[in-house]
Amino acid sequence: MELKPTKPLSGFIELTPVQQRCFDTCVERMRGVLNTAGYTRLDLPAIERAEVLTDKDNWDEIETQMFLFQKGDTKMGLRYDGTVGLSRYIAGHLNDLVFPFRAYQFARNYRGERPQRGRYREFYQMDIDILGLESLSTNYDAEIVATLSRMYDSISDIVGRVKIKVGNRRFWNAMFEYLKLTDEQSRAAFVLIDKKDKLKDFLPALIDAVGEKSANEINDVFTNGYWSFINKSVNLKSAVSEMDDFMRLLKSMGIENAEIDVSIMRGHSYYTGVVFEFFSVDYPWLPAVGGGGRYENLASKFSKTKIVGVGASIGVSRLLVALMEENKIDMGRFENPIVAAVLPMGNSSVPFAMGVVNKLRAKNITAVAYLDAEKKFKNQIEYADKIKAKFSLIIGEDEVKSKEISVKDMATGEQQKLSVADTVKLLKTVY
RNA sequence: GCGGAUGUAGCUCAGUUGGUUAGAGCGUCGGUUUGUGGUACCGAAUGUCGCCAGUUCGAAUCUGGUCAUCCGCCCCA
Repeated sequence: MELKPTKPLSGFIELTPVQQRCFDTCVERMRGVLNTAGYTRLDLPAIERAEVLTDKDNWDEIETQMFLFQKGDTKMGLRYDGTVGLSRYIAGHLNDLVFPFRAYQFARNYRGERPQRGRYREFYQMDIDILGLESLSTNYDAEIVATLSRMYDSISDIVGRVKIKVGNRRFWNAMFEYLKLTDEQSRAAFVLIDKKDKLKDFLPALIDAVGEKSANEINDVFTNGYWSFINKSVNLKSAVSEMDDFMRLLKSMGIENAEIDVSIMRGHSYYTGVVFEFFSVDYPWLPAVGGGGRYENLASKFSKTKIVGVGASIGVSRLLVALMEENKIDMGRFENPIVAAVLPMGNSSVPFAMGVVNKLRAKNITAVAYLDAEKKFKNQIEYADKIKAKFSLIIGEDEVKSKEISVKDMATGEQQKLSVADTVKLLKTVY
């Protein structure tokens, strides 16, 4: 009989037990930061109506980018980020929520693109958002970045440090308006600026798109700094001060690893103001490990109430899985936390052994029993060794009779006979 | 959708200019006397050499196709 494949589909992730514990540890710490910062967890559906996921009605075109399918007449798809579902949720629960509303989602997201290093088809994202009705101060932009930064800090001993690059869509909108670019030119310039770092011939391409005069002015932003444009127009002045205020606030919250980089644009078209990306300092080959920005109108298709938000997400899978695959994380600390392996020698010892296991667990001591009790003792102690148990509790006929357990310290090999109560006491004091 | 690379044991890979029964390490299982692991020694199992066709006396090896995986691009809503 032909065997079926054991590998998951390309772009899907499976972790080993030790990797999973590492992953869970990071997630737990980040959630701790969010809890302290007053965020509520939302767990939204993985599948949304296709019309919720996209405005385009070109089914074939978007099918290559998203996981889409159809049941009966309902077209649906797997979510590709947390923001779209959140907007729908907020719009549908306006009466149930208090604004400004802080929410986070830790969930799997799906993209139909070709997988490559650091890009998966199924991956975890930690999305955090602050939403307001009608308006939301840009002060929240800084707060969300600060929170995100603290989340990274909480796991920096595992994944290294990050730096933050901050851009602003308003700045460019004001810039394009000042340069009197057409919509088409603006879009072209937007894309080029977004890819600036990848392009060798940025300026020539830009000249091609918007003309020499405008191209040179745009390029001046990068050579002379965005500040030199502060007095060119009212909107430019406002955008530049917004960026400065933002940086000042970040500093006041102790965030020192952020810098303005106006070439940061981000792909999602729904951003309208500040945009930011987080990059790994220690592993610069990683793509952005998190990012986000402000969006003013994302929920407009769900509600007539204006919902304004600033949101961000951490690519948890990207951050962790890539590093684990490259062996950049010391996994020793995520080893199995089992304290006691209880080894009954023969089925006649099992009842007593089970009783011991129960007592240990009741005292919050992690214990497992090897219940193939008729197997050779060698197998049992090997098992205890493999799961890296701190102690083996050996229970044979003698021990059952005397009610004393042979307690073996697996690291030193030392062994002593103790009553059940003394065993509990020992394990309790050591761990 | 485009380009490059790679498909050999559960995993990582080696297989010389095509030449007998296809190899290693790790892992797994068994053993090195009966209630003691980590290191050591001995032994065992496991492969349609990705799939299909072609060239040849003979193909893991060469050719064509196909599929899959990885890397990069496009894209990133």
